Amino acid sequence: MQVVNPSTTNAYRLAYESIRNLILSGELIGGIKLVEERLAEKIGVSRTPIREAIRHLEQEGLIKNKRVYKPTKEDLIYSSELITLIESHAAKKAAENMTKEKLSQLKQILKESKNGSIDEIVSANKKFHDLILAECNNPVMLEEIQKLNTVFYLYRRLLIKNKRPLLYEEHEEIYQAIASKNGESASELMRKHLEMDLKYMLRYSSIF
Amino acid sequence: MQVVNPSTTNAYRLAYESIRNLILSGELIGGIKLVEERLAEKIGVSRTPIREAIRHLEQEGLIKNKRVYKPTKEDLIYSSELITLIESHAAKKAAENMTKEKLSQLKQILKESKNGSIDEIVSANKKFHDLILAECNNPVMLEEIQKLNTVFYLYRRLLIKNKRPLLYEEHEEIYQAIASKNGESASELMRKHLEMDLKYMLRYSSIF
DNA sequence: CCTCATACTTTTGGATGAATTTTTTTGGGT
DNA sequence: ACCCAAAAAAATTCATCCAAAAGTATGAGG
Repeated sequence: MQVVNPSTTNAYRLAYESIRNLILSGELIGGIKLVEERLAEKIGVSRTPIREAIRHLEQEGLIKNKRVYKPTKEDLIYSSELITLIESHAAKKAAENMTKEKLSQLKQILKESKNGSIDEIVSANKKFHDLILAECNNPVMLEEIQKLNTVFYLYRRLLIKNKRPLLYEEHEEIYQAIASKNGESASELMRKHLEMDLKYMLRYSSIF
Repeated sequence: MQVVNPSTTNAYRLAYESIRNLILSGELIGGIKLVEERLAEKIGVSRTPIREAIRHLEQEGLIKNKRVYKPTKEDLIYSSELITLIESHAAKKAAENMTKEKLSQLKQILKESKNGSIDEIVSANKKFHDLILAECNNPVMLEEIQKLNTVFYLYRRLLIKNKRPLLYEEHEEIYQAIASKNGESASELMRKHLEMDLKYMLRYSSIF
């Protein structure tokens, strides 16, 4: 039997994950040029797997033209629109189908997100959204959302760091709508919530 | 100045496009195993660019596990759901914002799709949807839709070949809703239309 | 006749060198 | 000082090579 162990040593996978981490951790900052040989040496593999990893990351949207992707304001707006479409669909589904167990989990997570360190709040908020998203029951959508979110990842932190107003309150409202099985309302609240997120993200990121 | 010519000789690009065409044209049928060396010889490049092309196609969803991707019934259902979400959004936008010129273009295309060869109808129908989709005004969504549609491509033809009932009539209704600026109705009609498409696609493809 | 072990073949993964392309530097001319 | 062209350096692309892994056939033992 073959156990699919994702951490199996494999130069391509190693390269892919390493470069990805370097970008997401902020070590490789947006706009910087990626040189195959440099990376190959750093990661300790040859150029071949690096190239394959770069092609993959390019497709994933984290690299563009051999440079670390640096989204423009427009990019964020466009991605946000698709995220919103999917998440508000998920919120509706959640209101219609969420089990009692999941609902109480959601409430628990909401509580956790009320206070704690930045990392704890970021993590709880992510869980909140992920739990709702899971109600899509659609792996294709989930994969797509995950990809879209990798680009957003660095910007999401900004919201917590800058204490974006009403973040908790909006989550609370969404939870209430889902708990009371009001699909239309949940969907609409989620849409507004994500639109606010975007608005504040653009405001907090001084780059634009 | 640099003119980006997509047909620039470039082994990787050549490999990518060649393999993609082989799959979409049906020459490489779903499930078949892709052997790097075989392809390399056929296309006339070495294995390295083939490998990169395969990674790309894998990401694009046309290849999985070194085999030409063969969607299951579930895969089609899941993809269709996301396509539906985006296209009904587009239909709403179209109803709200479409210019007079675009509207008359849409009408023209509708007329063209009424009769002609299979290829002509397939092409006109694609144009109909594309014109509506363009009203998203969102490159991220458009790119995503395009990717989702590559997988659907082979199945779409089935609808025309088997003369799926009411196809023209539904397009007509959608056009009417858009022309009369009724966003909700356009969106809803599009959703139902695509659900019918899926239903017939599953029925016509004997594989499932 | 089936089963499993072993040898053989095919295919993949990764490294590397050579050719080509792109980018940067340098230096002459205005 | 600025612009452009030529030269130099750097990086990318691709082919080829070898080792490891996967897959397949063969045949001995039950």
